Amino acid sequence: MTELEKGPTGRRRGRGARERILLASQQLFREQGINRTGMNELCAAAEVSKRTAYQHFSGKDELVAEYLRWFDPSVLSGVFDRTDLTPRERLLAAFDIPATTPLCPYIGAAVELHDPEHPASQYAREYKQAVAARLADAAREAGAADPEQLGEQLALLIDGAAARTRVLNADAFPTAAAVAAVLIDNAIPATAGDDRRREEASR
Amino acid sequence: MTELEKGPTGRRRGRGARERILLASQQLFREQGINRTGMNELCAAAEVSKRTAYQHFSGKDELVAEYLRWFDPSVLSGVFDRTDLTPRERLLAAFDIPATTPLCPYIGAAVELHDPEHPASQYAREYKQAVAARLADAAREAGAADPEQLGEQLALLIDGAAARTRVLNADAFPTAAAVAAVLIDNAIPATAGDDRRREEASR
DNA sequence: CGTTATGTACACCGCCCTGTGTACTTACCG
DNA sequence: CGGTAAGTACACAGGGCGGTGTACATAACG
Repeated sequence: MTELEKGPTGRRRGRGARERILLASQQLFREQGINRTGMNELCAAAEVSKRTAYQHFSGKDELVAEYLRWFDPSVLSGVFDRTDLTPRERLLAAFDIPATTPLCPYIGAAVELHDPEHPASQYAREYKQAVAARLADAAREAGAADPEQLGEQLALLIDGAAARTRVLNADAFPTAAAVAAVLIDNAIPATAGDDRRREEASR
Repeated sequence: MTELEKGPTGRRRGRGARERILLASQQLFREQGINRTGMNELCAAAEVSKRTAYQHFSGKDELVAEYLRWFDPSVLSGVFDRTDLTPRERLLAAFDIPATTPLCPYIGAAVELHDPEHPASQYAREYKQAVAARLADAAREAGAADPEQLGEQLALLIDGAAARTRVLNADAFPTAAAVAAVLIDNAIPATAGDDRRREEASR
């Protein structure tokens, strides 16, 4: 709509039918869920003909998988590539994104599709493992005694906050961040020059 | 089938059409998800005519809500009413149930229905709050400094383990239990006569 | 006995869903 | 110019869904 200047009935010039589809997926899948969003509705929102959509994606299943692959960069790299933060701050920064980010579509997809073999479910699994691995990397960098364990624990906290936020309709990430702070302080042998304040569960 | 002795075409004598429906719901909703389980299939599994099902429940929505209400006792009271355990052990016992219990249908329902106003979603919310409250009770009994906070934190760990187990297809409750142990030891002023072993929660 | 409550069996409605078939239109590029 | 790639518009098939209507069968009770 913004800069795409379409001919009376002809194809859009703004270039990127595929992108508009994925963009609409992000919005609708989040707002309504995957199963409750039909292809008709989705194509209408993307301002794309249904025929075109099925030329870009073999079916809804593939579209869902691709839709998941699109969040990757914004969430994962956006947090971990901040060199301005100390390792400890970087670990805690993972609990600050939730307001911006759309409440973990990976869990939602895995639950809605309900098939561990579905491409999207497989990717969700890989993604979650990748996040845990990157958390473990940061934990190692921060000098944690058992980085893998801390990474897994922090990943669990993030997932718990996402799930609980969804069910309770109330932000659970502050609670998760408080727990994370305790875990981090307990796992790092007090060598860091960080501001380790001694409250056990500050919010 | 076991003891219900049905007439050739007549109604079952085993008494409890409603119960058979709810029982079949437990099985099918868990195995296939709510949205992917149709009423036809469900009634067939329950060995109940569709007409009867709609005389017991006004619709699928109500059935789903009632289905959630049926797990309550087994999960909630089964764990917290064990007087043979110390308060600390009782807090940790909440992380032992997962193999038996069906991986938190409350989260699944909230995600699948995707409508916070749906009766089942509302009940899921109430249930999650009730669990947190009972955890807080046990935490208070155990002498925690801030029981409400500890209860909320433990509840978050449980939800995180449930979600993560679902996505990764691997039991995440041990990890959650380890975190819980750290939190509990950190929150209780070391007055209890419990077996507080000094592993990672050193200080 | 007859009545009433409960249940079966099964066809059927209307709706929405994913996905395709057909015919037409436009931009681009050699 | 002509061809090709990309897209539109729209109908429609095929299937599953939630839910209902109809006619019949049985058990329990007075």
